Amino acid sequence: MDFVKEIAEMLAKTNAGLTAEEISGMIETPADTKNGDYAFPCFRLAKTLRKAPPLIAQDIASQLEKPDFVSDIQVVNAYINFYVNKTDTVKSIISQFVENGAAMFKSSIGSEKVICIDYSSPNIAKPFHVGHLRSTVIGNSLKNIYTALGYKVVGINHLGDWGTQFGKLIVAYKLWGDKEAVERDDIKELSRIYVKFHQEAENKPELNDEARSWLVKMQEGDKEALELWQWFCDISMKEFNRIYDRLGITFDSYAGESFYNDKMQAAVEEIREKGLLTTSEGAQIVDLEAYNMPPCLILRSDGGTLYPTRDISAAIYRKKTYDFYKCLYVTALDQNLHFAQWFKVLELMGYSWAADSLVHIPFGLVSLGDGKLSTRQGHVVLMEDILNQAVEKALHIIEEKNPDLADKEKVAEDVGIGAVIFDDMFNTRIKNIVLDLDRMLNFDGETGPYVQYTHARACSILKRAQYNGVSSDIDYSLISDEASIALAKAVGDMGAKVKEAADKNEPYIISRQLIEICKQFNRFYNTNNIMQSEDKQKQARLALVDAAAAAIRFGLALLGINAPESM
RNA sequence: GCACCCUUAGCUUAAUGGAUAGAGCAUUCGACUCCGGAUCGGAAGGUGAGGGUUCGAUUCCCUUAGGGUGCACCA
Repeated sequence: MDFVKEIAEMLAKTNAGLTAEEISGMIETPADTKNGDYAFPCFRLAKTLRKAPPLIAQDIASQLEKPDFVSDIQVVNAYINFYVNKTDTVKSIISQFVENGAAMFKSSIGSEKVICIDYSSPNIAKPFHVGHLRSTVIGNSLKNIYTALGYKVVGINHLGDWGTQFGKLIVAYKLWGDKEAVERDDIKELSRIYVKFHQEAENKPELNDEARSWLVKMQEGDKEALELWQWFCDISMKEFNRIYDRLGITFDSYAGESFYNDKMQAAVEEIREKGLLTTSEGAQIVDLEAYNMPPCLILRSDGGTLYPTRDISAAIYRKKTYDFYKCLYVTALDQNLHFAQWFKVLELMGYSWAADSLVHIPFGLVSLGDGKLSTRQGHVVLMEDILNQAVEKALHIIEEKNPDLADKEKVAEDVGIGAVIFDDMFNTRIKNIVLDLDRMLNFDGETGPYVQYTHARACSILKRAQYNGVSSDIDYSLISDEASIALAKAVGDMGAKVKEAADKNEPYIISRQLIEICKQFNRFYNTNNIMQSEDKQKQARLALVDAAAAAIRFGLALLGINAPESM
C-alpha cells in the first residue's frame, strides 16, 4: 500500500484546494518519528486561504476521517502529522519482501534506455594510483545503480592508450630501458624510466623533440614504434586487470584513445564544414567567447589532435553505436571547463542531444596533503599498495577476533577492499579528499566493515535458527517495538534511495542508507532477543532479519562491495 | 585578471526551502553468566562574515574573507 498516495487523496478531498498530486509532492517524512510517519505542512496554503497556517492545519485536520491504516492524526503548529499503524507499516514492507525478495529494491523505470558511463580510463604505461580509484568505483557504482533501475548500461573504459607519453616512453626505453627489467617489474620499471625522462628533459629539451618524432612514427604506422606501443599497452593492461579483478569491476568496452585515431579526421572536417573552425595562433579552434568560455582547441598548429578532438569524435561514435539516452563522464572536477567547452562545440555542430544527454559527473581532488599526485614527478601512491595494506589489516583483525574463520584470506580481501571502496563513496563526490590511511583503514563506526559486520551478524542468526525462507503466514502485529519498526522502515526506504542516488548521480546516498539500516539493525538486535522469543514472534523477527540482510547485501552490491556471511 | 568548486563540532561530514542542524572519529561515562563487543546506550562539543528574497534560509540571490582548481597547442 502506498501510504503517501492514500494520505494525499484524503487531503485532496478537504478545502486545501490542491490536487492529490500536488499534495503528494508536499508530504514530508519527519526527521523525528515523534512527529509521525508522514507530515503535511500548511504554510504554503496561507496565501490562498488567507489564514494563519496553524489555523489552516486545524481546519483541514477536522475535515479528515481517519482511515484504518492511520492510527492517529495530530496537529502541531502548521503541521498535520499522520501516524501509520505499526502493523500496517511492518506488513507493507515485509510482505513485499516475502513476495519479491531483493527485487523489491529494484525498478523498471529505466525501461531499457541506454546509458553510457565513461569511467576509470587510466593512462597506459602509467601506474594505477589512488587518483584513479574515485572514477573507477563511482562509475562502477553508477553502473550498478542504473542497472537496478532497469536501464541498459554500457560501461566504457576510455583508455589513455595514445599520445605524447608514448613518444617519451619509447625514447626513455631506448636510452635507459632493459627488456628483462620491464618484463620482471612491468609497470614499475616503465614508470621509473618515464620519471627519469622528465628529469633529464629539463636540461635536454632535445629529448622532447625526439619523443615527438616517435609519436609521428607511431601515427605513420612505423613497425618498431607500433610494436613497442603494443608491448607497453599489454603490460599495462595486465596490471590494470589485476586491480579491476580485485575490485570486482568489469567494462563493456575498452575503446580508448587509439580507437578514435581514424575517426577524428571526419569530426574535424564536420566542424570545419559547419563553419565553426577558425585559425588562431596557428591552431584550429572553435571560438566560444559568446558563451563566456575560452576557445576550444581542435587541432594543434602542427596538425595534431587534442583531447577535445578525441572526446567529440568519441561522443559522436557512441551516439551512433549505442543511441544512448545519457552518456556520463566520471572524471575529476578540474576538467570542468574542458567538458563544458566540448559539450558546447557539439551543440553548435547541431547535435541537440549534446545539451541534455551528455553529463559530466565531477568529483573532488585526491591529494596527499602535501601537494597534487603527479606521475611525472613520481609523486604517487599506488592503488595496489593501499589495497594490500587494507587487506593486511583486515586479516590481522580476523586473526585476533575470529581465528577459526574459514576462508580467512578471501574474507580479509572482501573486508579490506570493502573498507577502501566504502570510504571513497561515503560523502558527496565533490568533496576533495586528502589521503588519510588512518581514516581509510578505520573499521569502526560508519565504515564498510561495520556494514559487512552487521550483515554477517544477521546471517549468523538466520543460520542458527536454521531459517530457510519466510513462511507466508506471518503475524505482523508481533513486531511492534520502536526499534523493529525503525528497522523495517529503513529497509523499506532502500528502493526510493536507489532512485535518489541515480537522480543525483551520487552513490553516497546508498552508503548512507546502508548505515541507517545497519544502525537500526544493531539497535533492534540489542533490544530484542530473537532466538529466545516465542515461536510465532521469532518467525516474524526472522523475516525482518532476512529482509534486512537482503537489503544490506543489495546495497553493498550497488557499491561494488562483497558481503561475506561471516567475518 | 576571468571562470568553476568548497567552507557546518577538535577532525571527517549529513540535512527534496521546513519542526529542537543529524551522524561517525577522537574525548569521556556506561552495557551481556543471554543470538558475534568490528556492537550498543549516555555526556560534551555547531552553520566563515555581512546584506537580501521568504511566513520560514545550512540550502536560493548579492557582497566579502579564506582554501582548492582551471584558463592554447598534455590528457
